[in-house]
Amino acid sequence: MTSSTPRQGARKPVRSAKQKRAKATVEVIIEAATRILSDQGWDALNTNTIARRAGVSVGSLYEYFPNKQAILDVILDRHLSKGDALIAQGAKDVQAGATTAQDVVDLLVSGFVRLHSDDPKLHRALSADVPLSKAQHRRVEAVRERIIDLTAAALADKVSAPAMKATLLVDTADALTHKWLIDDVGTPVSAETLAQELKTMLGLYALA
Amino acid sequence: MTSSTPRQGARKPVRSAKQKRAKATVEVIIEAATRILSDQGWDALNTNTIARRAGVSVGSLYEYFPNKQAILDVILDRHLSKGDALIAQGAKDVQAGATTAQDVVDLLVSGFVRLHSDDPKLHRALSADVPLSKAQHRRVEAVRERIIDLTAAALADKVSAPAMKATLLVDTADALTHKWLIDDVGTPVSAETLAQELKTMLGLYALA
Amino acid sequence: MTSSTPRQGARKPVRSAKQKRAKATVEVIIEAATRILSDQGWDALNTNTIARRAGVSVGSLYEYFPNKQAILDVILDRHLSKGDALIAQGAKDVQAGATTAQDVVDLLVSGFVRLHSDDPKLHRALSADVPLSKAQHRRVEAVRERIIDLTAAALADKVSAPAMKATLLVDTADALTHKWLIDDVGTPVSAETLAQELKTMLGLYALA
Amino acid sequence: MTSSTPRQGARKPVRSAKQKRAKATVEVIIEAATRILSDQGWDALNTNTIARRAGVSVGSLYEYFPNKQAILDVILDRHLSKGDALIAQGAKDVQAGATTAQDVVDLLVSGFVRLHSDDPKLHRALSADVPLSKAQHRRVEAVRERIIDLTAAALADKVSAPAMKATLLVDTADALTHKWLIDDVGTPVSAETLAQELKTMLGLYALA
DNA sequence: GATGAATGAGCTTTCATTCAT
DNA sequence: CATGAATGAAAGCTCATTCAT
Repeated sequence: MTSSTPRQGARKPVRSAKQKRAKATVEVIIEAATRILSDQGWDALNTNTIARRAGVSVGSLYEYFPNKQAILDVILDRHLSKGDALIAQGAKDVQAGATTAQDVVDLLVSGFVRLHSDDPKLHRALSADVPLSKAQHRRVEAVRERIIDLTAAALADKVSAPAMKATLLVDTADALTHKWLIDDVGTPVSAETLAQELKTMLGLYALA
Repeated sequence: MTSSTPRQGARKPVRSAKQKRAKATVEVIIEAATRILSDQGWDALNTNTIARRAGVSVGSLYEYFPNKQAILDVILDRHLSKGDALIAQGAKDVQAGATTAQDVVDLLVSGFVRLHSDDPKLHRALSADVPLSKAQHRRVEAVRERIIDLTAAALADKVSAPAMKATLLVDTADALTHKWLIDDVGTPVSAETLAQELKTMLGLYALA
Repeated sequence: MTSSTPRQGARKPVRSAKQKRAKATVEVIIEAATRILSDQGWDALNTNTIARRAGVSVGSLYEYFPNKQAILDVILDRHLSKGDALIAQGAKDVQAGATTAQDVVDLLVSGFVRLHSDDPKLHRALSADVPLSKAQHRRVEAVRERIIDLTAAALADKVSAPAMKATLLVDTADALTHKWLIDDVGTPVSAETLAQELKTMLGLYALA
Repeated sequence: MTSSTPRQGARKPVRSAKQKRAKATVEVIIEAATRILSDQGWDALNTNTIARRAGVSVGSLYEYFPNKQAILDVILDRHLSKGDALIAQGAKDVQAGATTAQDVVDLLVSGFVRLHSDDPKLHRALSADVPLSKAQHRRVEAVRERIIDLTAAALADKVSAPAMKATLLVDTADALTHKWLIDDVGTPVSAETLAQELKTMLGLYALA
């Protein structure tokens, strides 16, 4: 009996195999969409192209996503959760070793540099090409606010008016690292030097 | 009817009359497109709608613009030249009365506040909705660089490393005023207060 | 002046020529849709087919109709207005020469026979194939009620309980003539004989 | 394990067990489709939805039905056999107690009222939404003719021209009860009153 | 047999652009 | 030149059906 009962044991694997296949399909669709987005931009992103590039049929795409927007939602979600991970890490780093306001600023800037260094082409497409929906804007905004709050908390016992300062610090760090690393603007010096300068500027302000 | 001198004598006035009419048509099209863009956004901007709102036919529209993109080019150009005008004015103001680096910073921030306060809905559409072409990005970039150069010049005899400082000052002033005035992010305090704070931050940095 | 001013005079014809062309296009689309509906049924009726059969592009179709349903609306409208015309004629005939309730019944049945004899294939498609919208059902219902009201009025001074009798008379006359002329049911005798019998039945009832 | 008689002895029970399961699956599919049809209408009826609601896979559905239409065939068949059952019962009732033509008429009308009162939502979907095939129309027609024949037989020794009268009586009873109970037309009085009036009208005619 | 992921033809609709008038 | 009717490629999405597991 024991050696010849493939049924009980086999049934679950079948289901999980199917689930694996389904998950793989979802994955391949998202990857295709992500690649198209970062390689060719928003205008080239349509359901037929995604399906073709993913090697599946449009029907399959709509099996897993209710509409085109939903694919973008997932891409954005993943993108933002990378940001979240960086925030969590940053918060830990701050707790572990930030003794001065300058330390907090340094970690903040470094965090944004790292964030914007990862997959910059996708980042550009997402922030310049794609027309985000209201809900998506809110999601992006929520992440921003979370970073500001954490920064304010980290500065609370170190500076005056931590909430306002956190707002400027975060918005500036985000905007400038984004500009230098994502937009391909011509900068007189290297991005690293600029980041250093940025730390200086924000450090001065934090302590003011 | 002076049938003897139809060419030389008649044509110029005719042409300029025609040119006047042509210019008026171009104008009316641009205005219609601009209004649609700022009222209803990029998605609502299509050539038929533009023509209808402008009170001309699509055929006429294509008489004056080779394609849809060309209309957008003009809108962007005008938008950017407003920036240019503000710059020119700012340069004058600086020459006239900026004795300290803080003065330059104050004028810079005030300039960007003014820039972003004018027709913010159009500004938002142009910077968030509309997918700019490479060439258009370059044009935006050129304006940025011009501002940076002028700022650097204004700071030249007042601070150290004026070029680098100008880059950070301009990018920060632009990014933050844009964020507060154009994107509707939730800010803890008023935009005016933030602008004041921004001047403080940038002033500190300029003098560092 | 009078003999050589083609402009003033010519401009209107141009516009009306265009309007004529537009109207012709609308007409050709409706005719194509109607023919498809009566020849091949609702399932074969799609916008591409309609456009092809009409000899126009889908784009033109959507120039004149906001969506597929709107085409059907027009077809139904025209169909119903034929019914309305028949009603108007019937009301006149009744006023002119119906002295007895049997006269009213005879005119009623004859009217429905005529109504259902005209373009029976379209009639069949419209009443069997096409899934009518709520609004369309209401329109059909409104025509029914108008006929009932007119019949009740015609019977008012001739029979007892004219409203109720009108309801039965109209619904019966409609249903049976429809069944015999539109649905291709096998009837033991000719439709004409059946109509005669129907008049007998309804006449008996009207006078009861 | 009786290895010597695997065929004859074992197979029959197995097959009938299988048949039982198969029948249950067919049943569950039909029920699901019927419920969807009467609850959400023809437009909501698609094979995937049916399978999901039935708790089986689409694959299984296609194991038991060659195509979507076949499911509808069964639903229609069952619907019609309810009509047949009512007819059989009616025929018995007529034999048992119909002594006059009016009795026959009364039973006929009551039968149609009962027929149309049972699951009117399904009835409506089947008669208004679903596009019946030619074959299905023929089946409906066959039932109609059977009722007419039975009615004619019941009237044979009571009235003149029983065949023709049966045609009008049946078609009228069907059409009017359908209209009042299935279509939601605005009627001046209750369906019961109308049914009574209908009996009066048909009784008059039957005896004419 | 049962499963349900995968398929893809086909549908409705949009809109930048053309061209006969 | 002006007009606006006409075009048709292309997009998003559905669903009856198939087939690998």
